[in-house]
Amino acid sequence: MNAPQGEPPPAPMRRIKLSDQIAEDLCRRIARERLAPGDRLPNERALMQHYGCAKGTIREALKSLEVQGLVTMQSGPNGGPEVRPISVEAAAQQLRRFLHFQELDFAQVYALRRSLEVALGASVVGRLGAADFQRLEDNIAACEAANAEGRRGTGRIVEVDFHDILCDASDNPLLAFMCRFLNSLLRDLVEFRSESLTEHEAFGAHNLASHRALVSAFRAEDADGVRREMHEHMCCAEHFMQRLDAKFRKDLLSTRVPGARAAE
Amino acid sequence: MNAPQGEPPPAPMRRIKLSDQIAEDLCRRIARERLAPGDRLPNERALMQHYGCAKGTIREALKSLEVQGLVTMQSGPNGGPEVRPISVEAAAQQLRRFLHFQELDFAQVYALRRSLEVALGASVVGRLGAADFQRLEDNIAACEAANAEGRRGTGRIVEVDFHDILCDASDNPLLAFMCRFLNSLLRDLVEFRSESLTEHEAFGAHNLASHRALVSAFRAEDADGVRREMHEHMCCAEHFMQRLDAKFRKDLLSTRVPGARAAE
DNA sequence: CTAGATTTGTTCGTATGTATC
DNA sequence: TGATACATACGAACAAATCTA
Repeated sequence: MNAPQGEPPPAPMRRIKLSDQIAEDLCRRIARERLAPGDRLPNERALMQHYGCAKGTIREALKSLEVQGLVTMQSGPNGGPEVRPISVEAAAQQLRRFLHFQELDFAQVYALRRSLEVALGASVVGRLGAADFQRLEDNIAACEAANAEGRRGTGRIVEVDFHDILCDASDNPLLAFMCRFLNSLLRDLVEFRSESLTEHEAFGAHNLASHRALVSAFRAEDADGVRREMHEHMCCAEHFMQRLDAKFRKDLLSTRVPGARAAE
Repeated sequence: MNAPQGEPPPAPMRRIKLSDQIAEDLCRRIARERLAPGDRLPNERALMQHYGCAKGTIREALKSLEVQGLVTMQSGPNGGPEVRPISVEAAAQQLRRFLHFQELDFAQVYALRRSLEVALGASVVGRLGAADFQRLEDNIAACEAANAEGRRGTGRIVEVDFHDILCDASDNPLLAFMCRFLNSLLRDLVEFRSESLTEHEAFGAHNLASHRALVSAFRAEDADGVRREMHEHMCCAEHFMQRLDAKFRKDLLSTRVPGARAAE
C-alpha cells in the first residue's frame, strides 16, 4: 500500500499525474496520522525512495501541498516539509483570489453579513468568558481612541476586529470561517475608501453604540436582544458604507488618480 | 520587467522562491491580459527562455497555478497551460479540504443554511425566467421519480440540485458561492447516510411539497412568501437530517463495518 | 564566529508518453 | 502510419540556506 500502483483506469480520461497521486497520498497521511502543526514530513530524499520516483516529481507534489497551505518548506538540517496549523488565511486567500475576478460591492457583502452576523451573535450567547468580554471592551476602547484622534480609516478597521472576536468564541467553525472571511473582504474594501469626511464621525459613533449594546446583551445572555441589535447594526452599517462608497466613486470620477490602476 | 530580478531582500525573512515569483507574475499576467478560458499560456520552453530559468522551476510555478485552479496542463501539439473558467469547484474543493480537518455535522451546516437559503430565495425573486422555471420543474419531476422508485439516496442528492438552480439565478456571486458550497457539503455528508429507512419517504414527501410551494411563490414574485417557505423548509430539513444522522450513528455502533475505515 | 554538515532550491541533459497532423 | 510538438518523468549535479559543533 505504500508506493502508488500504476493502475491504469480503463476508460476515464487522462492518466493521473504521478505528482498528484503522491500529493493525494501525502494529504491523506497527514489526516490519518493526525500530524500536528510543527511536525515534519519525511524529507525529499526519503520521499523519493518511498515512492520510487525522481526529485522533481516529489517537489511538484510538495508544491501542491504548499499551495494548499498544508505545509511549508524549510531548508537546512532538520529541514523539510513542516505541517502548518490549518491556515484559515490560506483558504481565505484562495477564496479572495477566486472572487476578485467577479467584482463585488458592499451591497453583496452586507446581504450576507445581515444574515450571518445575526446567527453568529446568537450562537455565542452564553459562551463568552471573562477574557472574551475583556477583549471586546478593549476593542471598544480602541475604537473610541481612534475616533477621538480622527484616525478614521483605522477606526473602520478596528471596528471589524470586534466581530472577529465573536468568531473566536463560536463553536461553529463553518459559521466562524465565513464571518471572518466577510470581515477580511470588508477590510479590503474599506482600505481604499478611507479618504473622506464627516460621515465617518456619525458612522463611528453609531458603531460604538451598537457594540456597547451588543456587549450588554451578551452579558445578559439575551439571545433575542443580540439578534435584534445585530440586525439593526448590520443594516445601519450597510447604509453608511453605501454612502461612503458613493462618495468614493464620485471623487474617483472628478479627480484623476495618479497611479490610474483603479480602472483595472 | 520581464525576467525576475535577482533582488536580494535586505533584511526581511526568507528569499522568495523563484518558482513562486514566476507563479505570481503569471497570475498577474492572466488577470492583466484578460485571458479568457481556453486561451493558452506560452509553453514550458518559451517560459524557460522568457524567465531565464530551468524546466523544473517553470513546472513548479505552473503546478502552483494548476492547484489554484487557474490553468490545466495539456500534452501534445498545441498543448501547454490552458486557462480555466474560474473554477468554482477548485475554490470549493480547497475549502472542503480545509474544513474536513475540523469535523462538522448537520447542525452546523444548517445553522448557516437556515440564514443563507432564505436570503438566496429572496434575492432571486423576480429574476427567474421561463428556462429557470423549467429547470426547477424538471428537478421536481426527477425527485418524484426517485422517490417513487425507492432510490432514496439519489433522491436526497437530486433535491439539493434544486437549490443549486437558485444559485445560478442569483446576482450575488458571494451568496451564490456560499450556498453552492453548503450544498456540496451536504451532498458529501448525505452520501454515507443513505442506508436506512422509512424516514426517507416522509423526508422526500416534505421536500417535494416545499419545493412546489417555493416555485409557486417565485411565480407570484412573493418575496415574503419565499422567505417564510424557505425558512420552514430549512428547519424541517434539518430536523429530518438530524434523525437520519442519529440513526446512522446508532447503526455504526451496533454493526461493525467491514471496511472499518469509518473510524478514521 | 567560522567551518562543516544537511537539506531545500535550481539547473542541465535525456528519455518516455501522449496528442495532433 | 509516422512525424512532430508538447508535457511528463528520470538522474546527476551545483547553489543557497540554515543548523550545529
